[in-house]
Amino acid sequence: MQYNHLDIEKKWQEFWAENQTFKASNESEKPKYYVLDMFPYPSGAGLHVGHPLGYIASDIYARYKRHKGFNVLHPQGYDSFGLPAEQYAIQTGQHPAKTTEANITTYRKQLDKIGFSFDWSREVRTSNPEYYKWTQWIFIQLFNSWYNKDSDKAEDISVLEKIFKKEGNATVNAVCDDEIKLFSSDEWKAFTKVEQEEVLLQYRLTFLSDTEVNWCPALGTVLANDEIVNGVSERGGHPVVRKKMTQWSMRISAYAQRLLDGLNTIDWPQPLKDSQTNWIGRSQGAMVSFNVDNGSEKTPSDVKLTFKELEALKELRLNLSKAEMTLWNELKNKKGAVKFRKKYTIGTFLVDYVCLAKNLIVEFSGKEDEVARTEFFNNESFNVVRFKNEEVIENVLKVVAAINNAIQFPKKIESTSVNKEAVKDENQYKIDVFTTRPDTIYGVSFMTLAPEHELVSKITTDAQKAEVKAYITATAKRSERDRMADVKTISGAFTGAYAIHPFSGEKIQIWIGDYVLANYGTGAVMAVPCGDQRDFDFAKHFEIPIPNIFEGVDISEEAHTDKDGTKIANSDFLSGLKYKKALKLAIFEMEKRGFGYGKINYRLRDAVFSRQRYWGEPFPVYYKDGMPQMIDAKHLPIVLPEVEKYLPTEDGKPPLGNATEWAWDSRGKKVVSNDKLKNKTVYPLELNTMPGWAGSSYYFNRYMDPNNENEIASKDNLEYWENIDLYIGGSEHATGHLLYARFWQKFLFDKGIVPVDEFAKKLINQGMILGTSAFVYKATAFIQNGCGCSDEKSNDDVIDKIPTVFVSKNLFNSDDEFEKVVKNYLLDTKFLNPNFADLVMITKTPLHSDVSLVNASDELDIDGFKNHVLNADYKNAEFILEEGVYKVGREVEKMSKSKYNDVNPDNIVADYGADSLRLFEMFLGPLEQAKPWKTSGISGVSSFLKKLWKLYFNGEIFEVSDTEPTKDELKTLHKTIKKVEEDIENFSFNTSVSTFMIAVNELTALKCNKRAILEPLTVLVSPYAPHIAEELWSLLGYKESISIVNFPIFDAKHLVESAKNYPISFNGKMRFTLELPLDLSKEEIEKIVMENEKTIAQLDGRIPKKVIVVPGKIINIVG
RNA sequence: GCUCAAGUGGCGGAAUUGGUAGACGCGCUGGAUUCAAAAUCCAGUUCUUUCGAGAGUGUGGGUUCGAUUCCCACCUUGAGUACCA
Repeated sequence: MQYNHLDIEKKWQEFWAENQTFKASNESEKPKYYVLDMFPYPSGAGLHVGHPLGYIASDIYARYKRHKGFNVLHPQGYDSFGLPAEQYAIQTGQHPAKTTEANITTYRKQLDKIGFSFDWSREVRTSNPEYYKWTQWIFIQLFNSWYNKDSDKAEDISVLEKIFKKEGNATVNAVCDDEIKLFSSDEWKAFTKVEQEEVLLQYRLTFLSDTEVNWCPALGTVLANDEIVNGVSERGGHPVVRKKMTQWSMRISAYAQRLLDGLNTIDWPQPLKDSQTNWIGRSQGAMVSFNVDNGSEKTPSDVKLTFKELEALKELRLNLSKAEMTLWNELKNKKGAVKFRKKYTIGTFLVDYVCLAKNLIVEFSGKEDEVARTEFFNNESFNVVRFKNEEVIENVLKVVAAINNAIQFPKKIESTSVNKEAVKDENQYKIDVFTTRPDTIYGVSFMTLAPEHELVSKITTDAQKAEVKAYITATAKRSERDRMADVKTISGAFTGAYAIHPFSGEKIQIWIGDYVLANYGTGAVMAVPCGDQRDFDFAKHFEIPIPNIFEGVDISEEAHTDKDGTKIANSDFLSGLKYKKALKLAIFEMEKRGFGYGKINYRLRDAVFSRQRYWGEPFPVYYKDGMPQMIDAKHLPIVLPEVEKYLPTEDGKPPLGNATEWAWDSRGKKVVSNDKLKNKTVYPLELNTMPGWAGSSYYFNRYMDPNNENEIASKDNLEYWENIDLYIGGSEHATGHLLYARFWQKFLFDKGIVPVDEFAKKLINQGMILGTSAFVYKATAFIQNGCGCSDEKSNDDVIDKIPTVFVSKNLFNSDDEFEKVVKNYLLDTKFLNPNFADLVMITKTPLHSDVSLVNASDELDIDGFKNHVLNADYKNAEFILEEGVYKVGREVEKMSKSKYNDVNPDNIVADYGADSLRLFEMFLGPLEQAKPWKTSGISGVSSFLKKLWKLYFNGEIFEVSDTEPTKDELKTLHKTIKKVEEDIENFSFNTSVSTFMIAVNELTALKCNKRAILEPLTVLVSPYAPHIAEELWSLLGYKESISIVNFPIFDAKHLVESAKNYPISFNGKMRFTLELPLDLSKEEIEKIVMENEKTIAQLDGRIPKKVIVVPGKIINIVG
């Protein structure tokens, strides 16, 4: 019987659908295994053969795990909100829901044809209200949470409110907006409701903020960076401006460190982890304050300790008394502005604890020089509180409360001498900088501010005003893109102002320059030209001094950026130290003297969560007195309203501004018509929608219980399925989806909603499938200029007679040869009159040909080409052939419609079958690698399936024998079991396809049709080629699906050999082989080999220096 | 620039606790079958060669009895990322 893929595949796809073969149960005795593909967006273009690659791999793994006795969850769904559907809606007026639905239908049909073992009963779509109800719900949870740095997790906002009520915000250690005002509990209570909400919004994990966006007035939308080309919109070429817009943001920065740490616990590809690490961008350094020179004399503080004294201090810090320890345990967790340090020197005094930011010293009483201490500390503007040992031991909490109080309500210090700080007047400005190299602080010779820095206008001297202003205007004109792209041009302006070097007290120039970015760090840098190339270039350009602070390093040509192995010089107390020690000591000194502190900075910025689009999740938010209010979760989902047009409104509001039914009735608890907005209890709803990543940041959890109406998923299901065991998808999601999803997972974990804080244990990036484009070479004829011909018309005639000509690829190696070939052809065929031959010039134009017109030998189907819809112009073209055929050129490019190298899986499935497609996609090469597609290669796997089929048949009759298998047959089988199992575990699917081919070739040669061999073989093949396996399985007499039959068990005894075909090498080069029994000793082997005539011939009389015998492996004769 | 990955026949690729380089497939060559073609089957297919053999895994070194595999330097390609202080 012939193997008929069409009938077989249809039959089993229907069988699986009817029997719900792959429906996963939430309860099972079996261990669980969760395999997931990254959420597909159902685009209108449908699938090309590159798309299913990852799905096939994950499907093989899922099917394998079922054979291995796991309860497998392998769902699929659609990330169905998105821009393309909205774009299409704007162009055609069709509702995006409709086109999305149609796209999904096509998509599903295509997927079904490939025979995936998806549990479709769990399908989710992000654009379904039943689904986005939970997206909205998570948003509300984020709104109702803040990040407590002390407990290092998200907590409910009510906890924060309680703290505010009790003690104000001074002691709160939270991730929040910059520059939060301090308030006491009384002040909090005195705030109006709106004021309180404003404050809380600064702490919430999702919050409103003014964000700079690329606004395109003509399109009425915000554009992503890559939608802008040369300062204008990619579509339409309209101007784009930077504009501040109030938008929802997510405080992902709160999770920066945990997102970084979590990477160590998951098995993801290193490049992906690297790019996340890079994106989070942790840098360790110091915040340093530079005072701007205001003319008053100021001497640098000269109190410092030697390195030796510091080491001694370190020792002291480790040996605390019991009371000291008790109090330290309470104080050490305070971070940020209320961070305490223990055993610290202030002047020449050693204090027990100090909070530098709040100028508070905490000491144990009973020190001999208490009066002198107090006086000195007060002079240095420190408050001092003292406690007795017993107080701490008896009730440490009471002591801590007193300390908190002292922080919040500092006593006014009555100084006994002139307070240095008193000279501070309103002209005293400070410039804060973040640096990763505090060790190089003595190399600072100038400072650079971003042109947008707020201090620029305040400190610029009158003399420099004009220049600075001109520079700022010039930079403002340059787009951020321009500024980033142009690295070569060095530009800047001197402000005329000077800063005071905090250590040396020297005056240093303050410049502005657009190489400093306003929105990174503090928008200012301390420039160390000898240690940073950009600072170096800047200093060279503007002739600013470049002090060298590196021992024995030449910096005349370029900056010295290495840190390891270099000693610091010319740096006062840092001189002679290496990077690490200098860094620590510099930070230590800064903290002691109070103008700097060690800090960890992250590049990761909070994520903007608003989109001015229609086709996205609406926010469950309305506005009362301008403040956002969450709609109670029990009224969700808030369903996307209908609109007439999908464009922004005329006054620039997002598309939802077009909705007429888009107001919240706070009494009726429902969405009502905008007409009712006059009513006191009806409020406007949010007009923005959520971004694409909202719905895809938790869908993997929803699959665990997709139809639950009361919870995101039940606790039981979440605990049973836990997280994804294997996640497969493209590397383009490295920093978008995969970072945001990890953030949400950690948040949901903090809130106790999900049981684990990483959502995917193992992740694999499948490589792209590239297209193998086919090129035909068109000849274009034209008349040479300046030929001196009088009659132009006759020249036109000459050209008109010449048809379009295509030249086969191997007929030319150069453009000159090409021209010659074409001319000769035209002369031979009389298309060209020899008299005009010299007038005509020929040029070559390579054109993409549809790859479906080319066969495996690169030969073009000429008739097919002429009649192809795209080639109407070439109906009468001539083809210059080589050996009777037209050969095309080949090149590997990205697969796309525009290059005519895209291949639709539907055609492959129709011609060769889904099993062939699956095998071939795996056979192409390693899963993770990019590889070109060439349809011709599929005949190899296709004939493999035919050969496999034939093993079970004798002519037209299905015939399987029950006789005992031979040794060789068992050896083939078990070799195959071993290799296939190893390959699947290692995700090396390409090699197992080869293994199957070898097995079938061997069994065919052995004429094996034994049930004992073929049955296990069927199971082995089943994950890869499930349709043919099911068919053969049923022919073997089984009624149940093959999908949960146990995987064959490997037995090593069938692979034991008694002899080995030894390779005999001379100086490492294999010259011949020799079959020898495996039970020989080294000496016996050596003897036999040395006596062999081939060995003697090889040696040609030489005496070997050494003979290496590795039994069972190799023999190497040296000499 | 930086980070990462990868360089093996005409092509996709295989082989690494260091032990026969080129498995398997495509393509190609020859043969069988056929009126012919498709399909199928058989044999061959890294290069050079004086047919003895020799060379060979991006290039140049090194370690080793032995290197595609380990180390160093360089070249090329691809991916990501960037005035990140």
